[in-house]
Amino acid sequence: MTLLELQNQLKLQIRGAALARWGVELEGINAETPPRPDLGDVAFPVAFELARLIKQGTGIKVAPRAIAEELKPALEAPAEVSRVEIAGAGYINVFFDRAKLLADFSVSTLAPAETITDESRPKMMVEHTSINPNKAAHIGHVRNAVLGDTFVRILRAAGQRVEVQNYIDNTGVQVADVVVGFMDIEGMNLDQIKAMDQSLTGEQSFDYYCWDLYTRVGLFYRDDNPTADPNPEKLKLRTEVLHALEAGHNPTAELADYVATRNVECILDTMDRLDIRYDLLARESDILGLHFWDRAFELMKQAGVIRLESEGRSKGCWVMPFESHTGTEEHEADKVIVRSNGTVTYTGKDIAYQLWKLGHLGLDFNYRPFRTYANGQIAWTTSTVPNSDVLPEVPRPSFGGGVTVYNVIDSRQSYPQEIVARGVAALVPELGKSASVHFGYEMVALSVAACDDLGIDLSDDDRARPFIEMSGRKGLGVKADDLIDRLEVDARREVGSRHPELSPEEWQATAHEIAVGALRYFLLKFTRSTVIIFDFKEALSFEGETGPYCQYAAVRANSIFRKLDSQAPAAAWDLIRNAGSDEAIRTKVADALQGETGTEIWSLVMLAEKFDEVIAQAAASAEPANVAKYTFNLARAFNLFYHRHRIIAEGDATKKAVLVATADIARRQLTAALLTLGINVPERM
RNA sequence: GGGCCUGUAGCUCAGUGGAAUUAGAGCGUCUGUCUUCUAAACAGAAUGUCGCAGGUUCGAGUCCUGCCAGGCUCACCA
Repeated sequence: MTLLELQNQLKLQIRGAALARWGVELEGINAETPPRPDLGDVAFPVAFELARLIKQGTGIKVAPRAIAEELKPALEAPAEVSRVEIAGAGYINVFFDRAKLLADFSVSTLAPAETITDESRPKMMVEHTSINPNKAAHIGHVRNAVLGDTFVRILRAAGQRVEVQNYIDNTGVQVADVVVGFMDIEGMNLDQIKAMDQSLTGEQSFDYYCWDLYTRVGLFYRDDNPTADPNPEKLKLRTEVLHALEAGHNPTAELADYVATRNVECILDTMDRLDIRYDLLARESDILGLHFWDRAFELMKQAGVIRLESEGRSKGCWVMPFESHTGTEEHEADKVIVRSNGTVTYTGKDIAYQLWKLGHLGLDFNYRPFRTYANGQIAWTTSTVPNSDVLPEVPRPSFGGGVTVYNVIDSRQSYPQEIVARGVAALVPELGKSASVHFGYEMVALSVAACDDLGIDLSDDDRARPFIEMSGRKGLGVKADDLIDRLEVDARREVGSRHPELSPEEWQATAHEIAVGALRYFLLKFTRSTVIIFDFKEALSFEGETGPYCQYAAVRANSIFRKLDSQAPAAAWDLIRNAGSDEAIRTKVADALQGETGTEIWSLVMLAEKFDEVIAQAAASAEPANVAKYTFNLARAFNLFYHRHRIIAEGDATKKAVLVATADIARRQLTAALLTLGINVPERM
């Protein structure tokens, strides 16, 4: 029996008792952890709520304490419960049979988070990263990818089947701008770009080249004056490129496709460094090429979701009524979906794509493999070329048709996301708005100090602001690969001085794990609604509340088991399990878990066993920071345990068995928690 | 002006309506702990008008209302 199962059983007991005794149907029952472990293992404040419900139902006033007393027998029933105490005004504190439960935990080992592929299971869909493929990724993009990837891991740990998508906007303005840069600033054709790409060394990759070029394009439009308005003549170049991209099958589109694809490859390389991988790259050019929008347009017209305006400021446009902004009557807030010139807006395309994700468009993409990762996983890409033309066709999973779609997009996009969700809900009422979830989060910004550090000039106005927004257009940002490189250099220096016996390859591998741990944890410890004001000192730290701190705790735990006699762990668990049948052993195990010291050891076991519950809650609330905080607390509790108890040297066999079992549970759960955050535990550090 | 979000220690942040004397971490500051299973660690000290004012109830940092301060957003751009 796991802790979660036991808690659910206790809740069932309470629900049953409340129904039998007072005829009250309890909805959700809250289980709490008492403020101190000596007060009990789990507490239920349910008597207070029952008092209110009983009064509502019957008018009779019953004291919470009396209710708690009446619930007590039901909670004492399970074999895992040793006793129940009523405390304070009506708290029900439950104490577990620690010896029995510890034995149970040995068999309830956490199932490894396997990827579920059973196609009959409902599918969750998570779209994240979705970086415009015209430049290198910066730290803000990494927050998106790490949040999305971690949420995917959380859903999988919670037993869900998940498909991961990365949307590639390869026909938008941003790609067009870089194409303008190549053609009109650099004067390059496709062959010259390819040659340049080939000549790039490890120092500068294609996405870095584009990063710089992109900022030059911004200046080029403004005739090299950063504060001036763009020159309309030069903006025409962008418009021409955009038209060429939309039309397809021309040299400009071919050039743009090369540029976008190379940037996608670079960005995927960056994300792969952080153990972030994708099932499908959905490309905008294929959404256009396969006429997804035309189908969606028909559906929307048929359903009466949009209407053609015959007068007013939106005359000639197809709009979707959207009445949430009722502040001023002069501007109705209807959202234009099709412009008066007949072209579709971004929102319109997004509705079509969202319909496909939910399996309600009635059209599908074609697919081909894009890359194979080192672990054998294949990232597919959408295509306009029929699958049957790609012979022999590789077996592929079925894409799309999600039950719930999570779009990981920063909260600046919450307005358009709301419109997409409403549009889809209006078209397919049986789905409802809950099928489309905007997984929003605040941006990563730069502090004034960080800008100084990066050598960025700021205006006095900017200096007065609480933070500086990053901007790809202005080249303002911390590039992801730069930061990872810097973390790896720092970690490698540290590992090198601590473990001179290791080989350079081992240094590098360990430094890499530590760098990933530091970066991922740094981005995950903040809740989604917090703006991260990027600070080099904090991001580069390996001490305190950091990923490496958590990794270190697991490394220390593993080191105990490396040095322990090889038979010891199995022997320890045998002894703990025998406590079930042998009364003498049982008493000794129970003793080891009693008193101040025993309770402290037991509290680590309890915390470790809460992992399932934390995962369930993080999946329901879509808040990866919960798992990060939990992981840190577990690591902290383990470090304290490690400091207080000498496990290998422990002389008493029973005590030693309890310590070994506790350390085993802690390291197993800590490793699982870290893995859910996408952080691996190195051999040594 | 409308919508969404934020305001908790010197700094950066956690905190599902719950505790009988104490609102928590990390960083920073001060003081201790390596001949030990790894000191990337552990222990202790100092630091708080939980933005302000009302309300709801057995109980409010948490819920409601109003106010103050800050951020994002509200195109036929993408």
